[in-house]
Amino acid sequence: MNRADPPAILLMGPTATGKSDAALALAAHLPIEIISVDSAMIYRGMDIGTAKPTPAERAAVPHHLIDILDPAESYSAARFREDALATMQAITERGRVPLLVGGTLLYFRALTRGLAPLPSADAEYRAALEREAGDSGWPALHARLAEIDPEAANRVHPNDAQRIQRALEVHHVTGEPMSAQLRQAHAAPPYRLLRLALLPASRVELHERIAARFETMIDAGFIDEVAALRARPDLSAAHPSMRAVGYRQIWAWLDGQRTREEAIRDGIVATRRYAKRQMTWLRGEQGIRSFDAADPGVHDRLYRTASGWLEK
RNA sequence: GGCCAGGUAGCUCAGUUGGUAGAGCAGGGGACUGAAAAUCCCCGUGUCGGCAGUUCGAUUCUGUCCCUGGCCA
Repeated sequence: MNRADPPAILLMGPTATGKSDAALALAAHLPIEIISVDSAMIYRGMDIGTAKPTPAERAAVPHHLIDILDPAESYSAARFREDALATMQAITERGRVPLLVGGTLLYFRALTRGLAPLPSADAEYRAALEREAGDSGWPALHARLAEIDPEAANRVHPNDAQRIQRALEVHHVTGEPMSAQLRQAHAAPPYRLLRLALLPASRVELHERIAARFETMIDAGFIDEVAALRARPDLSAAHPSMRAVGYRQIWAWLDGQRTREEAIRDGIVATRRYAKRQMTWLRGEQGIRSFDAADPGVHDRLYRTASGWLEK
């Protein structure tokens, strides 16, 4: 990034801190278009459980990267990066400023730090590994990884099926160890970035907001939304979309594995843990300007920070 | 009021033949490169209800008081 690069604003934060509202407030006073940075809002038909902006809100301000996939499909951080960069360029060409808002911190990182040129997923090979793991267990595959890529094996725990699978996959497709390829140059995006974060006043307050919001979703028809998705013959609980927080727990209740009460409690617990992981990511981010989500004047503070920065 | 059963971690409980205690859940911390709202790793001191007695030593035994639940009045 250099002085001549166009501006873009990032707004990060854990779930239930009011990021979407803050983004709309900023867009009301600045020439902004919103890009969603959210691995669940990309799916059509997943509206209530993802707290997706309403049609009215989306009509008032352009929102991008929402409803771009069917829940039977899967997405990736790499596709997000491509989609986001293309969208940012289009917004910039319109003379407007991209505002990237969301809670999928891996996507933010993929965008701001770039990704190594690794191959995309190979469904067939993954299925083969899955079958093999069923017979001999993931630690056995981890042992094989240790032979072809000791560095990756060292970083990945023998129980971490997903990462063992990916490291083996990258080696299978490219013939090279993944850890060597990860050292290749990453490209930062050609934008000057303002990094904003909305953080909860306290963990207790965050937990209260999460519980209240989940109950509100239930009242708004979240269960019917999941039931409709579950009724589709081409969707299963194993699809990435259906493993999203809330959807997974309600699906388990509809399957009869949990009571309604347990499913709601599980959903709230899963949301809290999700928020905790988001907080861990955020602590590691550099150059962030943080704002207290519970501050009544937070929208105004965000606006002053953003407008001042844009004038520079 | 009487009898019985309980009062141990935020919750549900186990346990200590007397040497101050541990599971599950919840919670906390961390990792993170094409599934990421995913996946995985690590973390358990708490007046063992209060007070007193016995004892070298009591969360454990005894007494008493308080609280909760049940049954009987």
